[in-house]
Amino acid sequence: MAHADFPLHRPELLESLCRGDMLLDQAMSSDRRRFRRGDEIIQTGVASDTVFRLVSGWVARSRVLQDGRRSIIMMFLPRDLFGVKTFLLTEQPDSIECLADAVVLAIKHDQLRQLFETEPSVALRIAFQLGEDERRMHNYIIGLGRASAEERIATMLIETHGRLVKAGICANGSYSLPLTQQDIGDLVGLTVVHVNRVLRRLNADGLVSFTRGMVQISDIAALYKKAEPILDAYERAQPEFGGGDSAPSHPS
Amino acid sequence: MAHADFPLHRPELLESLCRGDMLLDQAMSSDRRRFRRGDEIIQTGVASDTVFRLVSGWVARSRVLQDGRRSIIMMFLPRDLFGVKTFLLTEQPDSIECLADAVVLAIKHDQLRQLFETEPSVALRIAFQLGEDERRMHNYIIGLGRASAEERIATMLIETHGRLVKAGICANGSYSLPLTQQDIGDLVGLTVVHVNRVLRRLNADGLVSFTRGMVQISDIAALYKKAEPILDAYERAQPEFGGGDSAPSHPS
DNA sequence: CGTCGGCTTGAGGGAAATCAAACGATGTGG
DNA sequence: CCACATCGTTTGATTTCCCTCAAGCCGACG
Repeated sequence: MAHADFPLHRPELLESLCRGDMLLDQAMSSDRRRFRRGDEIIQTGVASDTVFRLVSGWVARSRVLQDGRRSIIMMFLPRDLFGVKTFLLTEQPDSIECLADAVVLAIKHDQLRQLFETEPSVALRIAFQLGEDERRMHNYIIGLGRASAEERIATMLIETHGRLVKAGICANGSYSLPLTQQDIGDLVGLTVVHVNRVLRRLNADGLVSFTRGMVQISDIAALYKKAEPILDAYERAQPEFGGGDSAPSHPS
Repeated sequence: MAHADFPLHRPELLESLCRGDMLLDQAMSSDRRRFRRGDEIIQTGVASDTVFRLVSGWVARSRVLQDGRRSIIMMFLPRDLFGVKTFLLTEQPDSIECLADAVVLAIKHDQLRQLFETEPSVALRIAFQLGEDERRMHNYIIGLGRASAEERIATMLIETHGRLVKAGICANGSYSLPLTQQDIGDLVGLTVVHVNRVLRRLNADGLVSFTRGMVQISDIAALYKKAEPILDAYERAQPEFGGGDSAPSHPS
């Protein structure tokens, strides 16, 4: 794994971070599990003693209210750790749900605790994950609280793109996003109907096409412009417009 | 400080948690600072090497977008730690702002790191803070994404009440909330005008009165009922209706 | 071939935003 | 002490963004 996977954060920690990442991978490699769309990896209200790492597929933290309203709190992408919160909370307020067939690695709490007591770099890797999750959540809160439907969807598409590029999964502005429009609505706080209309409009305007779980960003500059007010400094610093094929350049 | 301050989380950690809390207090007690409404304790885009603990007053994490839209990401209440994220991120995406005159304790990164390398209980206390922040943010995301204006405001009032009761600052359903209605709007993702209307309606219906920075919950059961769908299991488990004056009873 | 889940589109309604203005407190300077 | 400015609250009128309801469509699958 390249150093570039953890960009822009306190550079003096980078080496340790990568080491922790690797050690964690090793320690988890023996417990590999598969899930299918719809599976609950961690259930609401049930205690869990396991921490996971996504290898491939799509997994999200979500909650369904009594009256059926559903909310996707955050998406996990390959290489992300999830379920770390189970360390502190006995009862999980929300569930971790599989949105598209996924492969994950798993490790038990006690084993993990042992590991990071002897290996500070593993603790750092976990702290880094928590920090990233937190940063992203701050952005979601701002988006949900203050952004229009169009801004939310544009932001979601740009943010996902950026994360996938970092993870080395996406190249030329096109990526697989195997969510239903309902899922997207639950993620950005809109109804399916409205998600569809916005998506359709973006498509008509030649910015993005989204069909059959595939996103194709045609005009990333224009899409980026819509998302920009909602992005934070870290997301602005790295829009590798189109991925590895051309030299990344900083906007603004 | 009582054990009851960290309720409901993995009980086997409680003792260590309290110890960490106390040690942290000791270590920070030498650097005490004051801020006034409007001060920026941590500025957007500026590196910080300090972690804070709120003693009294009101402090929030907030961000202002280029076009002036403002968003309050989360509120800190007395005893909370904040600025922990500066450990990992060099550049702060948002600012920590003082909303009502506050007293805080401060500690430098290197000193804190030293402390929790020798004292695991301090690391635990910090992890606990991060976990609590995260849990609360999940709830905000759900509220912002899926709740009506009334639900958001009711939830905010109930949540704040619950936290203040836990901190021992609030007794009989009445507490000081020295925010402007604009602040509240930025916190729950509404405009001032609409916040005012909802507040007014809740008041007319005899649920809450909010005047001059004082909240008086008159009908906590009814208010709770409005907030309930948005609360998580932890917040539901501890509505000490009205505090010490009457026997606390569980709703529903 | 029929059913089902997800997408698409239209029509209409409603919750919250926007625009606008008045009001009340608080503070400040003449 | 009063005139005046400022800041926050309150209320009304109007607009708009998004939701709700409803129905048709398409592709996947048994």
